[in-house]
Amino acid sequence: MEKTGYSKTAVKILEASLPLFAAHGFNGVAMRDIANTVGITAAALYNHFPGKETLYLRALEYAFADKVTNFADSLSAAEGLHGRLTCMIGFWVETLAGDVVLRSLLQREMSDADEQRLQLLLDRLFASVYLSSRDTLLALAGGRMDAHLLFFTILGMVLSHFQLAPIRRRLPGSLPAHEEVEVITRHLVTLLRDGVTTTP
Amino acid sequence: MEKTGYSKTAVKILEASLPLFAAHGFNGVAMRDIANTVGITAAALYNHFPGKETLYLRALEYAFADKVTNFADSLSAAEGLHGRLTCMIGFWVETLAGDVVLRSLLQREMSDADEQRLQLLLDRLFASVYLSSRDTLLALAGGRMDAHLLFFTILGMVLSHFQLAPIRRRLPGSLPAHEEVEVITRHLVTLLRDGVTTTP
DNA sequence: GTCTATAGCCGGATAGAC
DNA sequence: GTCTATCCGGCTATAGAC
Repeated sequence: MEKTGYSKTAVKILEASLPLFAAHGFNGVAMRDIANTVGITAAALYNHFPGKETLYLRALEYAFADKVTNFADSLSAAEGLHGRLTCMIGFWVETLAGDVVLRSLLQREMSDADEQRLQLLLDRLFASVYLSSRDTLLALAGGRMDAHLLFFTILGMVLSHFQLAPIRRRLPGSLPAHEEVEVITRHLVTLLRDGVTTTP
Repeated sequence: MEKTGYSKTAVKILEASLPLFAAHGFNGVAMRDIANTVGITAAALYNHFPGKETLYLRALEYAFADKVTNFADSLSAAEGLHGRLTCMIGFWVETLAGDVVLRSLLQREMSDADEQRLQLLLDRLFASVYLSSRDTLLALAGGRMDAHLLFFTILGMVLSHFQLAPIRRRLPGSLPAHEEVEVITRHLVTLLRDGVTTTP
């Protein structure tokens, strides 16, 4: 129930365009494709958005809206090393695992984003989560490790798991269990807690 | 000094196209762009490659050729937990840090690769490194952690560091030192060894 | 606000001279 | 093996009727 200021058709256009942009990228989607999905003609799109570039930017904004609600609260409520790590890992796993569109857009933007779109990602997703996590990470590992790098290492561990999944699946040792979010979360939390060492 | 079977011009075309494809993606590069970079016309490209799709595939093959020489030897020569982790992390850091083109292509392929191109990445880069690493990881952490997942977690930690760098740089706490490969390698090895815990 | 029609451009690919 | 010239299809965007 958000106040976006978009007309009903404009929202339909944004929601229709997002899976297309996610799957094929900006250059891989034609205005006709979006229009067909909505059920109108390409010309009608220009009544709602001035051009393709703007439509893409609005779609990105729309996709990344309201993704970080109450992360800060959950994190400050979590107790102990294990609880806080699980909270941080869990946030990213849940944000990324369920939403293929968000994940693909994010992945594409990491290759292609210009200054403006990077700023959008920062404002809508990364900045607030980073600021919430940083103090926790400093407290947990500040003595031994760089908290700034650590935040991105944690994010990267989760993100890359999804990115690399198509490659991982094709290598020996892959199991159906490796797709489950609980298994992945537990794997990452265990690694962050104690490292790989068999004998501590 | 490799035997590729390509004429001198064909090699020039491949080498000219790679930075373009890396920077702008398949759809973002015109045959005319490649031709201009080489210094010939677009029509002349078709004397060397039957079409754009094939040219892209050959360019990918070319980019990923000979990237894993003697990793297996280095790994088996490494001694101790620390030495082996450093070897594995170091391989990926070195492979990815120095080569922006390879990194961008890899990143784009992880979004867009079809069956054929995924197989190419597996054959040229991932399969052999994975097989060399797996036994080591099993021996190091087999009792506590899933070696299959662990391989991709390690790869992902390195890869995502470069991917996320544009975002990381814009957040408070970023330092010039965070760009240095030694700093990154040490950070990751420390984390993998012992986890984040301040008090072991 | 949507349609049809179309302008104007660009991209991949081909023909044929040299 | 490279060139010039060109075809043809697809793309964004606009004009104007309804």
